[in-house]
This record gives sequence, C-alpha cells and structure tokens, in this order.
Amino acid sequence: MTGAQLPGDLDGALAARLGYLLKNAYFRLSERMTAALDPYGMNPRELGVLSAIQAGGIEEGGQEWSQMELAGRLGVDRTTMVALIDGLERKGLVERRRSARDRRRNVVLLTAEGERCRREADVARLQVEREFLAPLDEETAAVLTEALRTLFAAHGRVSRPHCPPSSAT
Amino acid sequence: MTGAQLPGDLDGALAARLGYLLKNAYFRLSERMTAALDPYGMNPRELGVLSAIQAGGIEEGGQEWSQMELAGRLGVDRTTMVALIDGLERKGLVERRRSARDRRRNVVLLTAEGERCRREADVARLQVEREFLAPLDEETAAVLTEALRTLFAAHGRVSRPHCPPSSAT
DNA sequence: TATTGTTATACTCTATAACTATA
DNA sequence: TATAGTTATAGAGTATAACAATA
Repeated sequence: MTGAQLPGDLDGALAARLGYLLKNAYFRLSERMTAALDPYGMNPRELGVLSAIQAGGIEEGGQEWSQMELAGRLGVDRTTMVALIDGLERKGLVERRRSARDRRRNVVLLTAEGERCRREADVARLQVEREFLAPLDEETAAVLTEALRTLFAAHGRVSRPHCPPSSAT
Repeated sequence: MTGAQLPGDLDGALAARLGYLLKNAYFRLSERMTAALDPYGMNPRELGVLSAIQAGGIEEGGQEWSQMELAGRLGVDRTTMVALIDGLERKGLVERRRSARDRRRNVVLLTAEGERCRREADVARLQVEREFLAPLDEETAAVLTEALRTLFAAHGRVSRPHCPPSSAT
C-alpha cells in the first residue's frame, strides 16, 4: 500500500534487509497496540509493567517485586521505572508498599482496579496481535513466533548496562 | 542467558508477547549491526541511505534521487535527511548535486569511495544477519524472513506523517 | 502559491549524577 | 560501605516552524 505508489524496487531492496523488516514490524505493531490500549488508559509499556507485577504475584506462591526488580526484568532504567510507577499509581492501578523486611525497597502491587484493567487490556493486546498476524496463515504465524522466541533465548533481551546491580561505576 | 539468572517465568511471560519479541530482536540485531559497521565508519542507517542511493542508480537506467525522495523512501523526516547527508558528505561518501531540471532539488550521488564502502559494508551486514539467524535452522530462518516480508507488504512501512508532500499544514 | 533544502527550536525518551534513607 | 528510591539534569533522536531559493 505505502510502497505501491513508489516507482521501482527500492522497497524491494529494503525489504531484503532483516533490520528494516524487524523495525517496521515492531513499529507497526506498536502503533496498533498503542491505539488499542488507549481506551484502557495505558500504553504498551505500562501494560508490560502490570503484567510483570501480576506474573510475579502468581509465581512461587505470590512473590512481591520491588521497583528495582521490575526495572531489571523489563529492561528499563530504575529512574524510568520511577516515572512509570508514578503514572500507574496516579491512575490508581498500582500501589507502592514499603517492604517490611527491607525498608529501602518499594514493593509494587496491583490494585483491584489495576488487575481488572490489566486483564481487559490483555485481551485487547491479544486481539491486536492476532490481527497483526492475520496476513499469515496459521502455521507460518506459529513458526514466526517460535523463531522469535528462539532468537530471544539465544541473544537475550535488550541489555540495560546500568540497571541490574552488576558492573556499574 | 540473560534470563537464566532470573528466577521464575517472567521472561517466559514476556516472551509470549509479540511486541516484546520483535523489539528485542530489532534492538539486538541493531547492536550487532552497529558494531559490525563501525569499522567502515558508518552506522546501519547510513548504510541504508547509501543502499537507497545505489538502488535508485541501478534502476530504470540510473535514476537519480533527491534528498526528499530518499527521505520518503527511507521513512525519515526531510530535516533528518539533511543531517544524514551532511555526515555522509563530510566523510566523502556522497555528494550533493543541484538538479539541472529543477534547481530546488538536491540530487545525491555516491562517490567512488562511497560505492566501495557501501559494497564492503553490505558484505558485513549480510554476515551479521547470517550470524543473527544462526540459532535457527535454515528453513525456519527462511520462513521467518518471508513472514516478515509478508507483514511488511500488508502493513506497510513506518509512516512518516509530515515527510511525503501530502497533508502538511 | 507550493515545494526543496536548510536552520533553529522544541519535544520525547532515556541515561547520569547526586541526594536520602536504609542496610 | 553499599543499595533502593528519588530528583534534577543532560544527552540523543526526532519532529515542528520558519526562511530562502526556485517552480
């Protein structure tokens, strides 16, 4: 569609580039996801935070995670996480609670509304993903997803040099 | 690897998200590509510009493209393209030439060194792509690439609202 | 009047440094 | 002394607005 009005095969040449293809897929999906989540008052990244909190809550009998741990797991800076939690707290979707065992840590919990919003938004997310993959037949879509998972396992997530407490300074 | 030191299945939960997978694949590949192209004195985006110029040059008997056209095709703003061409020109890889037929247009051409650099860097790019896909067997890698191409054709590239001369102001 | 290239400016996102309170 | 959270600040990347030259 966008390329149809362009003469020549430049789009073809670019479409041979893996980076170009991945970038376009990522940004196009992000656009749709952002639009789809807007009615729920959140963006994809915020939904990611809510999901991370929830994923922690259901594991090992309900482990609670601090901002630091969430930041590390989501691959964002801890200062970014502060702003992220600020926003979610302002919307009443999460709440900070001082950890009893280590009073430096802020445990982040879903509120009842936060959990409800997360669940609804997650349905919207799945719907967007399905629509996005609709141009592919079912098996191809499955192979694509599985291949991306394999690459993720092999190459790891985006490194966040100064966030996990390792080689700083 | 990165996830191995993390307790629980949060990475698993995130790895179920298409956006997360695409983002990680894109950023990881970008990191590697940036490192691999560094010896050639360029970054992935600059190589994209050189390739776009070259792709134009070999098509329809050697069509020459202006900054505006290159910007439109690469999906970047025209002001970004100015800075991009500035950098490439400073390195002696491209040169601007005023179009004879329309003196408003700056046709951008590869210098001899620019074409040589582009060709060498493109070999490095292919090598990086191959290595990046190495965790996948050959057929899976082919399906992945083809699927991304299909999605690209269906959803188009990243839209750049104010760049193609359409709905501005 | 509209378009290309250009410059200057603003905005967004993220990282860095410094501060506090806890350990 | 080191760590978690916070704040303020700076930096990259990108978009917006305005201007000159040309159509």
